[in-house]
Amino acid sequence: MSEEYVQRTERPAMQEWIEQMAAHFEASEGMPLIAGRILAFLLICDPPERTAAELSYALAASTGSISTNVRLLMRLGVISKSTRQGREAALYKVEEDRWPVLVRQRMERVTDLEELTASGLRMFSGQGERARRLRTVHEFYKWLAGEMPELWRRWEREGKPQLRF
Amino acid sequence: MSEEYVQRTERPAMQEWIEQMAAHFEASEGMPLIAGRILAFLLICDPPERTAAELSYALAASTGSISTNVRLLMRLGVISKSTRQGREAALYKVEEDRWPVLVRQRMERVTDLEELTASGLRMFSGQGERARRLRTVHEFYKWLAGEMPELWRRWEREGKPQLRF
DNA sequence: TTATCTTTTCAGCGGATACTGAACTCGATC
DNA sequence: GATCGAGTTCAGTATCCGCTGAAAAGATAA
Repeated sequence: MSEEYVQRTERPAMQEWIEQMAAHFEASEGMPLIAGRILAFLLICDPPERTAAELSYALAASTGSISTNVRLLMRLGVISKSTRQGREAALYKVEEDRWPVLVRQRMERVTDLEELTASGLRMFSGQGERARRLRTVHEFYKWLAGEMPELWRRWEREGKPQLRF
Repeated sequence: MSEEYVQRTERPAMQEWIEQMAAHFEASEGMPLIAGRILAFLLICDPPERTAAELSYALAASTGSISTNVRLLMRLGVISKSTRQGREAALYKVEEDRWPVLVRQRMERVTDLEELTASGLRMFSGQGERARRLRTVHEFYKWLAGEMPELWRRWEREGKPQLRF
């Protein structure tokens, strides 16, 4: 734990950017602030691989928090750990290619409602006003859920940057 | 506050369905449980319009909670209030047609990250490893944000159930 | 084994927030 | 004006959860 650890987060602008990223993930994914900070930091730090102790120092977070949140992010698949022989600490780095998968999963959680509305229709409906409201909502989710596979196919085919030479 | 209020939520199956809906909105939108319950109940209750007192009774929630959450849902535009002359209480009903708008807004909040990653690229990058990771993520969000308008146009044109005669 | 460094676990603290219940405001009727 | 019901506000409570710090566990080298 010495000077070579790089100043806390280099420049204030970088700190601020990291805080904004973390705030976004907290608000929009319910992710703990520290997890968001780790993610943001690993996206832009140089060199790209960092030990838990370095993260702890750079982000001013306890070792316990780093441990917890690093495992959360690994479970999501968005960072990875590489171990080294000897006493050396493991290195973490961001797996930026996994990002689309995460967003995809997040979006598909929304369309989970398709099932619930379907079961509701089975239970309460038949026809009539009662079913009408529920069916309106259900048909939207059904449509949206149907669009998802194509959307992600397009990402694979067209969106995803191809290898360029 | 008498018997004609309809039993708390008619049948246990209905209660359970409402709880599942509420749980979904809590987990996936961060919505208070009571707000989710109101929304679910108004989707399937018969008759479709209810007073605050009726909601309070049917969902076993305090008048204060109903007041707070009904206003939250109105702000989102997903329920509406109709007032009546005299001492009669206002009636609330679900605006099921607004549902797609809500989901859309939710999804577009995700693509807000496009701006943040763009500003990050401007600050830290140029070229090099550092920028590479960030650019990968940025390009995904850029692509996704670009897909959204078409997606919702398709909903308007093809998905949305047309008037049928 | 002992020593050293890394990582996880966990009790406890602090902050945030959903919910209640009661007081209060507002409107309408008499 | 006085009264009554509907609706809002708010202080207080309970609960949840992120975070810390310290202790325990794990891993490697001497």
